[in-house]
Amino acid sequence: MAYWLFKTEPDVFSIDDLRTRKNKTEHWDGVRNYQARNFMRDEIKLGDLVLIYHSNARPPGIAGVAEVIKEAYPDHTQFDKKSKYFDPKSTKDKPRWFMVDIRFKEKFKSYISLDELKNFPQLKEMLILRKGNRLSITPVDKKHFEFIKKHGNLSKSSI
DNA sequence: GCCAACGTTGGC
DNA sequence: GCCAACGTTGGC
Repeated sequence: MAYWLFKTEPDVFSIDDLRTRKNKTEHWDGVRNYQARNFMRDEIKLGDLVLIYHSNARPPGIAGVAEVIKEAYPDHTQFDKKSKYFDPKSTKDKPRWFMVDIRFKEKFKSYISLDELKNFPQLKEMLILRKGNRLSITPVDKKHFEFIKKHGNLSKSSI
């Protein structure tokens, strides 16, 4: 089993949106970056766990955990002319973009802001903390995932 | 809103 | 295949 971090803008789609979706499930469409696409298509497996990161938020940070419940399949929005994710160069025979489905697992009792993440020496190797990292999907080390999950489930008053 | 740090596109 | 121009991301 592997661990990942997915970025999302909470104004567009937040962890609460995921939690309140039917079956607490959503397909992760709209990824239009080849490196992120390759992670989804080739490496993200059923049962993998995903940190949900709120970007362009105040403050940005990690909000909780989701689980992969369906492996890569073609992202339908690439064929939809009305979608902002429409890709005229993609064909149904050879789809260019893929998505996975995830299900809400938990929302952290204490949201972990980017500032806090930066202050943990244990996390300094995390890809998300590297300068200029814009990848919307990144692999996460097991030790980092477990540290974050543990921290996220401390109650606010104990921090 | 600014802008650094990317990633992509397209002319050559 | 190079690289300038352009577009996007995302923290601040």
